[in-house]
Amino acid sequence: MEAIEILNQHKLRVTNTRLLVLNFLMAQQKAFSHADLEIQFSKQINRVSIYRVLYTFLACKILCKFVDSNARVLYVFSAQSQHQDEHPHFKCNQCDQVIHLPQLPQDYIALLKEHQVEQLHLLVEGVCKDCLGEEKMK
Amino acid sequence: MEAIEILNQHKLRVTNTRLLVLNFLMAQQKAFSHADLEIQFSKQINRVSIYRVLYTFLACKILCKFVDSNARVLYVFSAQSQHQDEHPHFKCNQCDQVIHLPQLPQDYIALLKEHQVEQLHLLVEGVCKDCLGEEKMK
DNA sequence: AATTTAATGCAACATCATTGCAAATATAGA
DNA sequence: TCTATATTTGCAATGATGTTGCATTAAATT
Repeated sequence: MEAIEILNQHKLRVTNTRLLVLNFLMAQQKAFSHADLEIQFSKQINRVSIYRVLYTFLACKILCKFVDSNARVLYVFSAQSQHQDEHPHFKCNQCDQVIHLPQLPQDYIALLKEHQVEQLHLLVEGVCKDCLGEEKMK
Repeated sequence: MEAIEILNQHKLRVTNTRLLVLNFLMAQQKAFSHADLEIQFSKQINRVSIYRVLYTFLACKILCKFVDSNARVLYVFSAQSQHQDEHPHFKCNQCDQVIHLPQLPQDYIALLKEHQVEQLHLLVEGVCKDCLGEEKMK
């Protein structure tokens, strides 16, 4: 799907800023921080606008947001409506690729049955299949 | 165990600053951000010193550090050496109590077998047993 | 008590995030 | 296609958060 279609689908105005950011994020399965995007678009978009575009996309669930182990907030495109709620992510430490993971098994959550679970944030970091493959090639 | 013993055990100098912070954190099973502690000790300890005390305690594993869903870095006392490595936490949204959880089951991690898992960060948020109990009392 | 070594406070700075407002731009309707 | 309206953007200012260097103070060792 095209970026412009996605904006229309969510009844968002089609602006240059939004197209730039969305096309960029759609082009790769990587997660970016605000700082990353700020550098990427330093000549074209104001920092504050980037914050606002991210905020808007997040509200529409065009993007997923998660926090890495260094408390960096990362944004990644999520082929929309596919991932409704908060879900686990795998992030490759080498290529920064992000993979959306299935929910945790119920029997683990059942361990917590005395408590009422509201949210569950899981981030797995490591080396992805592709990068492992490349290492073997060498 | 007393705060002073813990400091000795880790060959850390026993200073007023460290005793204040450690006693405070040991007295309750809650997680605090740097900002929380800064407010708590605003009259007694310099902000920078709080950063440095936290850094030192973390290196000794006297504290656990984790990041919540709002990218706030939280510190919680951990009866030491009990929790060697990174492990999941449950944080109560009502009383802020933090409970240290067991590691994830291997069969979930096995799901990721194509990838090489290096770190795994899990934070569960919800309402703890105690707070649920109190609600029923009303 | 004197010496050595480490910790603290302070000031300055760097980074990251938010807000209000005026100017620019996208959309809807004539 | 032009105009009116509502939204988005850029800019400036501010606030929050985190880091560093250095002089001073305090803890441990002898």
